Amino acid sequence: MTTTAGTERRAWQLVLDRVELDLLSGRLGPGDHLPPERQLAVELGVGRSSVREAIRVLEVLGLIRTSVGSGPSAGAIIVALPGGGMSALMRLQVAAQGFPVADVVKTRLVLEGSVVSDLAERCAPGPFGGAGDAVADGCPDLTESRVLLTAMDRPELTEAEFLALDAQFHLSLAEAGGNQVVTATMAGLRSAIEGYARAGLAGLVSWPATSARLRLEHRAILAAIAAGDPEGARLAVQGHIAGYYAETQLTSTTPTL
Amino acid sequence: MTTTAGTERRAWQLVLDRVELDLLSGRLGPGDHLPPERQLAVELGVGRSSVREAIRVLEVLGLIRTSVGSGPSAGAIIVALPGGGMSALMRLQVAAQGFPVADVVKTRLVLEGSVVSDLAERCAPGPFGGAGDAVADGCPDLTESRVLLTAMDRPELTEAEFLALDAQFHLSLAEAGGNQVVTATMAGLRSAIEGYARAGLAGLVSWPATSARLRLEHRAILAAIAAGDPEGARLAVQGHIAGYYAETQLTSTTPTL
DNA sequence: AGACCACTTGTGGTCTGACCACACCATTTT
DNA sequence: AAAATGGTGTGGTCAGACCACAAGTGGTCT
Repeated sequence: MTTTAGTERRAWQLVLDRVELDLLSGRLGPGDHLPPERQLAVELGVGRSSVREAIRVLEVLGLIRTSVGSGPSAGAIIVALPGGGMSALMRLQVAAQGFPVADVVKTRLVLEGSVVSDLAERCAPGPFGGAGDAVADGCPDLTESRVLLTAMDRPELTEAEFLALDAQFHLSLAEAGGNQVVTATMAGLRSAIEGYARAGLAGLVSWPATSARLRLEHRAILAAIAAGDPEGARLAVQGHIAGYYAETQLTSTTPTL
Repeated sequence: MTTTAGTERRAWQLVLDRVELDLLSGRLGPGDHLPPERQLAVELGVGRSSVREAIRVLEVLGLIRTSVGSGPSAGAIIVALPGGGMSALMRLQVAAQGFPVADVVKTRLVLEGSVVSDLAERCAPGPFGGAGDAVADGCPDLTESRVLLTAMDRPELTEAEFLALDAQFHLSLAEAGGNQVVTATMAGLRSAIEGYARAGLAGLVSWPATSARLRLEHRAILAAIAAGDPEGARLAVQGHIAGYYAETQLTSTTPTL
C-alpha cells in the first residue's frame, strides 16, 4: 500500500509544485499575490506549516516577498529578484565546501570577462559607422560605473567601504551587460567570497598601494570598453580580479566571521 | 549596508545564521549531522516549526539531506550538492520571468564555450611536448562523454530520451572541466529551459535530420577538444547550442507542463 | 551459540489550534 | 471635514500532538 513509489511527494513539495505550475501556466506572474497561507493549505489538503515551509523556500530563492498586515501590499507577492537567492545559495555552498573558493574566482573570471568583452563589442564603432547596426543592443549607459569610480577616489574611505564600492562597480558592469542570469550569478559569486576578500585585507603589504592599483585597473577596464576593445577589456578585468586574489592569497585564508 | 536592523531577524533566519556560522567556523562540515530539530529549537529559543523552515531551505539549496528514522544515516546530514538547488532556483526564476529564457541560453553559451575551450587547452600538446606542463591540470578523462555519444547513436531512441542523453553529454563536459561552480550552474541552466527544449521538439521540421546534425556536432566538439583546438571547440559548442534553440524558436514557445 | 523477533527509542513529517503584531479599511466621534 | 476607533485579514510564531520510519536492544526459541 505504501510502496507506491513515485507519487510520494512531501506536503511542502506539493505547494512548490502548485506555485510552479501556476507560474508556468500564467495564472501567476510578477506582481501577483499568492493565495493566503490558510487558503492554500485547505486547497491543497495540507497543513499550514507545510505551506509555510514552501513559502519560506520561495522567499529565500527570491521568488516572492512576504509582508504582514492587510491591504494590497501585504501577503506573499511574486517579485522574482534572483540576486538574494543566488547569494544565499553560493554563500552557503562555499561555507559547506561544496563550492571551492578557487572555482568561484575562476567562474567570476569567465563571466565578467565575457561581460566586459561584450560591452566593448557593443561600444565599438560598427563597420558601417552608424549606431543602427545589426547588433542586438547598442552601447549601454556606463554612467553608474563611472560614478562609482569617482566615489572610490575619495581618500577618506575605509578599506571596507572601498571594497563595498568595488563590489558595486563590478556589479554595475554586469547590470550594464543586461543579462539577468549573469548579473544574478555574479552577485552571488561576489557575496560568496566577500568574507574571504575582507579577510585578505589583513595580509596586504600596503593598502594605499593596492587601492591605488585597483583604481587604475578599474579605469583601464572602462577605458577598454569605451574604446571598443573587447580583448583588452577581457584581459584587463581578468588581470584585475586574479591579481587581487593572488595578492591576498585568498584561497588560503579563513573568512571573517 | 544592513541599515542597522539589529535583532529584527526572524526566527528561521536565526537558525540559518547559526548553521552558516557553524559551517564557517568548522564546527560543521560535509558529512556531519545537524543537531536534531527539537534540540536546535531549544538551543536557539525558537519554535520547532521555525527550525523546520530553515531546514527546508537548506534542503532545497542542496546543503543537507534529511532522512527519517534512527541511526547514523538518519537526521539532517550536510552534503553540499549544489546541483539540485541551482536547478530549483533557475527553474523557478525562469518560470516567474525573473530570468528571460534568452539570457539563460546566452549564459549557457558563455559558460560552456569557456568549458570546452579550457578542455581543449589542457588537451593540447604543450609547447614542451610533454604532459607534465606548467598548466594546472592535464587533459581530463572524456570517456563518459564518448559513452554518451555512442548511446545517442542508437536509432530506437525516442526524442525525449535523446534529449536526456544530450543533457547528460553537456553536463559531462562541464564535469570534465572540474569547476564545481560551473558544473552546478550549467546543470541549473539546463534544467531551467528543459521544458522549453521539449516544447521545441514539436516545431521541428524533421527530427531525424535534426538529431543527425546534433550527433555530428557533438562529435565535432569532442574532436576539437581532443585536437587541442580551443577556439574551434568554443565555436563548435556555441554553434551547436545556439543552432538548436534558433531552430526550435525556443524563446517564442511555451514550455510543456 | 546463533538466529529470530517484539519492543523501545529517537528521528523527521505533518497537522491542528492558538496567539501575536501589523496594516489597511470602514465606521464613529469630535 | 478631520481625527480617533475598532474590525478584519494577513503573515509570524509557538506549543503540542500524532505518525512513519529505522536503527538499536534485549529477549526467546531453535
